[in-house]
Amino acid sequence: MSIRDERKQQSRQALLDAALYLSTSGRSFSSISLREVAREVGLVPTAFYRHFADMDTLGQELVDQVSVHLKGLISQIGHNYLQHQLLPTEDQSLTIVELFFLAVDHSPNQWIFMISERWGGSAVLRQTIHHEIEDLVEQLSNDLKRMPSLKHIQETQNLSVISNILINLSFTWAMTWLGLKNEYEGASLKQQQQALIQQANTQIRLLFRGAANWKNPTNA
Amino acid sequence: MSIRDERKQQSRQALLDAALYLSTSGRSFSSISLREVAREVGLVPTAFYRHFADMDTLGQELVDQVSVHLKGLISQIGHNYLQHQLLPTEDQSLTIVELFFLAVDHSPNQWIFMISERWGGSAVLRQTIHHEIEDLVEQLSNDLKRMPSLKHIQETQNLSVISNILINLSFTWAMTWLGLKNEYEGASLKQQQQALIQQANTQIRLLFRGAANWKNPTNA
DNA sequence: TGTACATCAGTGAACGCGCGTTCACTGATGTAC
DNA sequence: TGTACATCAGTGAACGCGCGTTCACTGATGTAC
Repeated sequence: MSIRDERKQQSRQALLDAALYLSTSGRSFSSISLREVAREVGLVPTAFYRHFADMDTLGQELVDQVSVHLKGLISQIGHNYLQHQLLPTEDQSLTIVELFFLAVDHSPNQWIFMISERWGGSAVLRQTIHHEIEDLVEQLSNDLKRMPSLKHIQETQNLSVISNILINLSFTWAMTWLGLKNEYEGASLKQQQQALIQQANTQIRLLFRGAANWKNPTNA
Repeated sequence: MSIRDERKQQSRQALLDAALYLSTSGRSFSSISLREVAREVGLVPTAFYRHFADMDTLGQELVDQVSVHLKGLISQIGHNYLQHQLLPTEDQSLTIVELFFLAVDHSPNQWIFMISERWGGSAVLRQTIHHEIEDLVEQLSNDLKRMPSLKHIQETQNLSVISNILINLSFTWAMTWLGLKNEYEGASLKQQQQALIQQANTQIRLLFRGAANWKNPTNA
């Protein structure tokens, strides 16, 4: 790539990064302005148009980048999950939930963006994110298929139901987790975090208990 | 109440209604303006200040009203649930999920507002909604306590874990349900709606299967 | 390698617009007597 | 009941501001020869 192209790419990425940062620092994508994004990068507003037609176009590209990032993180967690080759005992579930929160802390803005723009003010973003989440559910569903503890539920439909629950619950966990940092601090924060870890852990175990007894009802 | 007070209340409520309408018709609360709200009601912008100090203050009042409304709807559904006095069989679960979607269709804007502003662009609204959802989880938790099929899980903590899952999943169902109307129509819409009903139904059964086997593990 | 021209990311001035907020006002309703 | 004054929801003009977008431009980088 030529020097000029390289620099252009840098500016383009800087605009995307600035938009992600601005739209996840307490405000939303639809409430930040083209001028703010350019200003954050140190560019004149009109330079924005050298890279994107408008904010919606930038937004779609941002969803794409964030999606790739999150899919990578989730598949990594899923991979760890598989290594155990067991139905999660309490200990292993804790580890997985904690791994998840590590991933959330690693890229908080990506999680915030994806989750809060999912039902946010831009129709274009909602649509794009909707499809990415469908992808994500399918990806996780495929990972779950390889879990020996779920081998009695090989119907794709039922696996994606479980995957769907996990993705949706994990989004709530992520936002709750990040919200704790604003509401508590110090020892009190640690305590709240442990409570959330335990609650998420319980939810996972409840879910897998249901899955384990899916074709083997002991009740009803 | 005097004539003057009555008229003032009407204007005040009209402003709240207009804000709800505008912030759930494809946009978000933080992207609508004070002037738009006043214009929608047929008032001059400055008249707004006779009722609210600013849009955030109106937003908090709106969250309060919407919360009361949704709590009523959910408790009504919960009441229906209790009438059966049984662990939901497939048929009963279907009925409950369908009842839920009827409630969503009855007040779509209230659901959209609560769910999309939960992680939306206004910090004040996020905070207010957070507390209302905690209330809602506790309310549902109390309803669940009266369910005979869950009488073996009387620890408040575990019941609120189940209630928490139900509330969070139901929010996703509601938004997905309302989104279908924009993406499909006619017979295709009915088909997608049935698929969603069935999926939500499966998720509930999975969850209650897990709860039923909570102290009675057949696996792990 | 050097020169002459083309490309194009970024600049800076300018525009019209809707915004939140202020202020002095109007006139219907409420209150005191 | 009638009158004189007080209250206050709603009005309309005005303000300064940040917005998205246009346009002609500059000057560094790329390309052809």
